Amino acid sequence: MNSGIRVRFAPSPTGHLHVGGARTALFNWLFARHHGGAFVLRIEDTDRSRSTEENIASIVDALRWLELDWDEGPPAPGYRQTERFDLYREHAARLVAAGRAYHCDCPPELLERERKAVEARKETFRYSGRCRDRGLAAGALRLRIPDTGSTVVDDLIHGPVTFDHAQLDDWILVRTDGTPTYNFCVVVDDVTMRITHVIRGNDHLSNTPKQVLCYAALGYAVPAFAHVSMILGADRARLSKRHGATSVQAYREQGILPEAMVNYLARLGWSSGDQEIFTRAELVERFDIKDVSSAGAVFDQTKLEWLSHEHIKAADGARLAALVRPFVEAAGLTAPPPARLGPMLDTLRERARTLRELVEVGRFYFERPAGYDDKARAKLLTPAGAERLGVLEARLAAVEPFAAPALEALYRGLAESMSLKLVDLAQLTRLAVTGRTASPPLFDVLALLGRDEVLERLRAARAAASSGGAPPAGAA
RNA sequence: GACCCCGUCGUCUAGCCUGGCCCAGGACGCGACCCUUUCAAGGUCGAGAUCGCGGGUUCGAAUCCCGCCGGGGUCACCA
Repeated sequence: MNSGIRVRFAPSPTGHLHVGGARTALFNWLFARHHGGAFVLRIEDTDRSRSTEENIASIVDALRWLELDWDEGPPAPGYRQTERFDLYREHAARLVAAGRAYHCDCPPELLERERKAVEARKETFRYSGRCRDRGLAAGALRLRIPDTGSTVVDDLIHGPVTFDHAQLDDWILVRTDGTPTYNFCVVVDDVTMRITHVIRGNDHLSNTPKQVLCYAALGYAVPAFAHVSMILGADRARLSKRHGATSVQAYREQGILPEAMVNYLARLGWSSGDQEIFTRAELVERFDIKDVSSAGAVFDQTKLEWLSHEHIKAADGARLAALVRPFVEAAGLTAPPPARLGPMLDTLRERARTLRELVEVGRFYFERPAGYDDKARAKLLTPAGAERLGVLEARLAAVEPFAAPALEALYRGLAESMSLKLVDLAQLTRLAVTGRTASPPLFDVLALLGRDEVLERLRAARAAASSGGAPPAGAA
């Protein structure tokens, strides 16, 4: 557990945890766990106006839901940028003392004018360097960038990426008001937290040479970088709200299993042979940053749901019961105790892709049918149907034991003696008991519901049939 | 606009470094059939990619080289 490898996830708490952020966090976590390193959580809250406590809580909550545990970070102190200003100030002073940074008093209006002029000529804006050698003692602080040469970012995913210094300019480290800028904070934080591998979104690749030059100016070793591609919407543009749900929280509310979310996010842009379904342990074992794709990936809700389905099918019964309970309650229903809920879920799991669907498809376990499927009611809840229900009630009242095999034998025998097909009696019963034409295997459902409840529902259906198929009286 | 990244079935991807096993493999989705008390699940089969485009190198290129096109990202005293 002490490989010396240290990675971090550094979200800014300006909103909920986005799936792109979650994937970045996951890759960092997997990298740390695979190599026996440390995973650090740091909150980039220098933007006080947009950072809120609620957002921090929400991000922490989402990470916990995904079970991406951190070895260092909140609630311990010192992992928020707003708590680290002394560090930034100290490093800024060091750069000034070493002559690697200088103060600049160019008024924003001047800079803006220069920028406009340059844009008019369709060129890239670079700070003129007007204050470079003026030896000012106050004002914004800029990093002195070499005029010539280039910086190579050796990216673990993209390979070496070269940036010409002529493209870079003397960027601002500290603003006139004394507050440090994002790029400077990141460098100082990463060095002081002894981060060895910076795994982050592709959108930071262009800023990396600036940061690398800052490490060098500070005399620190440069960490390894890995820039993960972005998650895209169906139109191949960066995934955003207009594409639909983007926050991890939203998927949680949909009833996607956390392990499915983790599995999906990992497979989005990473692969290991032809394997699609991974447990958390397999992911940790197989993960290699070199297998992460450099191309952007379109988020596919359908495949996420398929994976959720697979994980629901494979989930431990007790765990699944615990996960689904809140969803049963959210639907205004009451779940039976674990001993009964477990077997019910076993009949439901291969029929639902999400926890929400699990409740929907098994609704009849938690309440009596509030009505009957229209078409089926017209077809089955007829005078003839009522008669058959009467026969079924009588036989069901006496069958022993009230278990699936005995029930099936009863139905098969009855169908034969009435010269009907099994399906005729089964669908009638299914409609009476669940209100629908589709359900888990009927005899399992009957056994799980219990004799009294089944007889009650058959009687209600018979009453509905006699009265022309109206909804059952006194339904749930 | 400049710079940087990316470009294999609709989607996620394998293969690309170390050319031939690839007239391109797997998965999701889609279609058909089988199984079946319903719905699912499961099984089998199938449609679906001239490997962004154009040149070149080579006996041979998805794989190597050059050019182009398309998409995305970054260019702030925002993060």
